[in-house]
Amino acid sequence: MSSSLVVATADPAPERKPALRVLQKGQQTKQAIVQAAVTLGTQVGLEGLSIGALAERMHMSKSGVFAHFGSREELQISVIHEYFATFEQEIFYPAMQVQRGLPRLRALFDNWMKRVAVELQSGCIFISGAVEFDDRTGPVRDALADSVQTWLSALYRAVVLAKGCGHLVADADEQQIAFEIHALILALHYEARFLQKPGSLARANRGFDDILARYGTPAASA
Amino acid sequence: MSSSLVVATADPAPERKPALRVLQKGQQTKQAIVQAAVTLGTQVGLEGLSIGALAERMHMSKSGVFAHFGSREELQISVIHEYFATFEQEIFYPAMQVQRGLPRLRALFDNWMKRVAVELQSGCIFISGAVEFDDRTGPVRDALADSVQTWLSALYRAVVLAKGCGHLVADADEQQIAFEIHALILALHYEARFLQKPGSLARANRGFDDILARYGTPAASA
DNA sequence: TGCAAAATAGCACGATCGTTCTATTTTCAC
DNA sequence: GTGAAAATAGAACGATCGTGCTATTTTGCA
Repeated sequence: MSSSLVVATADPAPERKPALRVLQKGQQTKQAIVQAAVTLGTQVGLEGLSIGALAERMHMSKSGVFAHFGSREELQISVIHEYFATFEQEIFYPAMQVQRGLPRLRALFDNWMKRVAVELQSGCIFISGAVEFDDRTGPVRDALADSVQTWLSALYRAVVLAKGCGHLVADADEQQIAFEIHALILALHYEARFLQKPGSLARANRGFDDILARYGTPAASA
Repeated sequence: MSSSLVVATADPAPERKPALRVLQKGQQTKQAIVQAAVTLGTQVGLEGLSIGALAERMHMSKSGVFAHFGSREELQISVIHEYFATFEQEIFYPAMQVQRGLPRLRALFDNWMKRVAVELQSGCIFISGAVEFDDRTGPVRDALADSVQTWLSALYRAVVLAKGCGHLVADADEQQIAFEIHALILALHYEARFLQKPGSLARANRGFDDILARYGTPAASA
């Protein structure tokens, strides 16, 4: 993104100063707006997110907020990317520090559960967004589907790795396992957040333990 | 609702004819409106359902449609009740014809899966509604939560019955089993409808078979 | 067949939405 | 400090929403 010398000299437009000037204030408030939009979006969904409500929360004018994005769709996409980034930060990266195989898979799930426990009060954009955009097309849907797909692929890779380490039995179906883990999270969201049924958190955890009990090898002592 | 004699004489207002007249045409078009509203609602959600769009589809005026319900909330509640009724008709009642225990539980799941396969093109109000109303209050949320709760209770009862018949092992946790079955359906919706991932239907079916393999008793030969 | 009541249409209202246009203010390199 | 560019505000637009009010049409019993 920034200025490697080689790339700079190769550029057709040789670095006009005003166009490339680094503008602190603008990007700074834009980032603040996106943060607020994520908070608001987790509560009301990407479709419920309105520029007016966002402006009020930011103590800004509608047009002041709007100018940073140029369209509502661009705002929604920014929210998706920001939400995905915190997802990586809180769940994925910490789990990558744990040793490969079953421990990492378990860390991935535990971090995910920790985040879901918070989202039971606020909401999850990946879940509400899936419902809002499941029969629509366009850049917002694409951004959302890409983010979710990336995350689920990371989960799938962790399962594959666990099997590769010999922590899961040889005939374990990695796609099936990833599917069932995803299923547990979705049911937890539904039953705890919407139906407010107690015991859901424990059931999701127990479901995960059952999966490991079914597919785990005796080498699960490391 | 209708005229038990005892109740009629106990009524303070003794049956004025015009008030109690049976009006065919009105209820008939109202029913047609609700049907169209369910079709529209499965696509755009209960919140996306607008009286204007519904009127256009019915070739009626907005106020003509509106007059049948008195408020949008009442329309949404009517949609929920109608949707629940078809749910009963297609899934619950047919399964009740099957003998108790594991066969009935399997019929319940199979019928559910059959319906979901259709909903992969249209959508499910119980799933989209849960996302739209999970942090709201009011009569619409209550109607929705009641319907879902009723349906999930029916599923739970089928599991309890299966265990009572000796078709499931004695230490089987019925709530856990119901939770995991629900989870499979939700993941199927998510991965097939939103992500359009192939093989999801088979994974949901396999997940159910795995549950039965885990908790089923040898008495599963009947 | 007439007539009250029900069903429907037409219109208008206030509110909210995303967006555009034009000031005005603020920022920041020189 | 000055001045250009960026950031923000303010007002207005067309559209859509739910809803209320007032005709007008349609229904269905007498």
